[in-house]
Amino acid sequence: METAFQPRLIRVAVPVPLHGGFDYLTRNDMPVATVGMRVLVQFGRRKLVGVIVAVDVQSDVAAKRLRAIDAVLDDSPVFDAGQLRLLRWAARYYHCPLGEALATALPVALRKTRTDKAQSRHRGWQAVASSEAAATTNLSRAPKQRLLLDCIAASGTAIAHSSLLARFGAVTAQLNALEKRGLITAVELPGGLEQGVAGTAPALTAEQQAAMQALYQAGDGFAPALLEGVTGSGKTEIYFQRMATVLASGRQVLFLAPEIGLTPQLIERVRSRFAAAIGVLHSQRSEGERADVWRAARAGDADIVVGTRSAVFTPMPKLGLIIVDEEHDGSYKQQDGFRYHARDVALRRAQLAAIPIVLGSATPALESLHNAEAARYAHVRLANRATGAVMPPINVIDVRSRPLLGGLSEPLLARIEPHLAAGNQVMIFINRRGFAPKLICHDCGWVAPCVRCDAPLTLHGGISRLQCHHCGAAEIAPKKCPACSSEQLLALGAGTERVAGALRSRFPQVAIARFDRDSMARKGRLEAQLADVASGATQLLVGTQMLAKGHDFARLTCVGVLDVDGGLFSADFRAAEHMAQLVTQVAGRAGRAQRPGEVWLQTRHPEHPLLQRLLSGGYAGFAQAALSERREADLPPFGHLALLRAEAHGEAEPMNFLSAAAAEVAQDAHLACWGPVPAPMQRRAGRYRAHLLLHAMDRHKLHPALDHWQQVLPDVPGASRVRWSIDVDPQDLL
DNA sequence: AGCACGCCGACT
DNA sequence: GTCGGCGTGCTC
Repeated sequence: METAFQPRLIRVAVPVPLHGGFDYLTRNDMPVATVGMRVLVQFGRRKLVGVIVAVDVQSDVAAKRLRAIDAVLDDSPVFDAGQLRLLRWAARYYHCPLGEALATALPVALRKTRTDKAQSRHRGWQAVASSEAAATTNLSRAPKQRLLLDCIAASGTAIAHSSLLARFGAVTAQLNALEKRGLITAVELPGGLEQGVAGTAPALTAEQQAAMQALYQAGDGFAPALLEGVTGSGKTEIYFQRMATVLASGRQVLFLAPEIGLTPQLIERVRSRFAAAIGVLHSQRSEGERADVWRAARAGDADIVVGTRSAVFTPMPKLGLIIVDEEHDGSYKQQDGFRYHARDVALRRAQLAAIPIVLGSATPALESLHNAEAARYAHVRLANRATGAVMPPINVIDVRSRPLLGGLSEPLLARIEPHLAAGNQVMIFINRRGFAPKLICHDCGWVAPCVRCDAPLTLHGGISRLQCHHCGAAEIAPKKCPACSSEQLLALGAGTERVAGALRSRFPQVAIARFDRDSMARKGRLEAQLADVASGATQLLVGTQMLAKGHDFARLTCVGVLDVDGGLFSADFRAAEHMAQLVTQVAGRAGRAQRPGEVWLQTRHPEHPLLQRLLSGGYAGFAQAALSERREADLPPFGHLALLRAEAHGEAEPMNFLSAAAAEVAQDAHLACWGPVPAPMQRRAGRYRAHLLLHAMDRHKLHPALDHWQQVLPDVPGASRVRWSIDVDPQDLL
């Protein structure tokens, strides 16, 4: 019966772009290896960290070719059975090798060779329950100790020393004094977590109460709900009250937010509301901290995990609820490697775990609206702002045959003026950074091109420098036209820099701040500029999309959007949806109860039907019109797409490769190849690019064809010279 | 993806 | 004579 010393066959998923697992032997001088643990293996000539996906397998590989693993890196699995099931599904759905998907899901610190260290701990404080000292000690002459004690006692649990430091400043002496008095005791907390403090829930409006009712009616099993609430309608409060009931039952909550929406304000709101252990996962955190949060969540010590896209894979054994805030946001889609959509993975996760999920947005993705209309999701609406303010009216300015001053029309400038004169704030959006998108020769029409991309260079620093927004190349702008030697070189069009300059000369007495990637290069600059906006020192804001969400500007009463036409005539069928979402989101920034706002859009196509629907019917009206266009064209969410991208150094190679790929698609009336076509910008960073769209009305028809591609494409002639990838449910078609 | 092996041009 | 170009083949 003794089999414990027999080497066992295990299947390991390694992070390489190859499908299928690789089989290894365990060694009897090592701890027991089970599914979900990481192992170090020799793979070819290098050592890799892989994850055990099966044990005691039957191997097709000849016994003499099997190698033994080098080490078992964990003493408990990094992925539990539920996580592995979710990731197996995601790897298959997105056609990514399982090993790569698992590696992407893991915090970077755990992808490395180093053995998993023990959960780190840090210092925290807990109130001593019902101590006699608490009743007898008079702290009236030690107000800071009183404050700290009340805060710790109110939490009902332990609070991290570091979070008390962050909230109250220097507190170490007072905490030590409280400990000496026997009122609090020091405890060790799991690393990476913060302890929140119980806060009070504000009273709900009637509309919010109805929304809560609808969420509860959806039940505690798998129950997706789309919470469609205009900006300021109090979506966060709905999330919080739903979270409270789940936390009270001892279960964990996963809260996803877009990178730009996961602001310090949001984290502080969570922290000052729930007396719970909170793990925060966003890009600013160190890899060590992220691994700490992962371990704490896996151990069940984290009650709430708040994070961006990749946090959807955090192991949470007692998960009871998922929130996806701003569910329409494009940053939920990973754009390289394992191209998953975190909202869709979250839905699958909720389904596998049989728990509720709330997707929230003021401007839901058309996919989500469609699912809500088809009754796959409960559709919960908040139509009114909790503050009672009304949504500002949206108006257009027809700029055809009007002179533009730095991108701004005279009617728009005239609209801005009274708001500034009244001491209010005005925000101007333009989707281009830099001074101007082109440098053109007035005499011969030459346009300064990027040598590595099929795109003009953008002017920066007035007309002094040229920069490519696609490959990053930069050069000094010429003084004379290289083609005809003319000195009549003109900046064509306008970017944030030029708009800000034009506003500065028109309103010289007004303080203007520019918000774009260039002006935010220095760390802390964004915070400093936002503080000036909050204090009212800055009256005029010019910026790109980065201004659109996450921040409240109390005195903002007027918003101008300079370039909506790009959204109406793009090669990407989602461009109009993104434009409508941006316009609606920025409109939500303008106006408060006492200061009604207004929104002005500059356009050369005021009669465009989608724009008209947005103006007359708001986002909901726009969505109806856009959805019927999508239905007509068999586009998502009615038809389903997968994109095969290819790029290579030679011009013909991507198209040849994709033609061969198209020829591999089985004849099927329900499956169509759209393309191949060269990318709208064919050459980028010196590589030629082309696309092939695979279309099916039934999403299940797509996957056999994609599986087939995965098998045969590596062997089509010339494939080795082409870099290619499959993107299921592509978000950006350019 | 790495990383090796494998055959053809300009350098100590 | 070698160093090194990247073509192609493999990884349990």
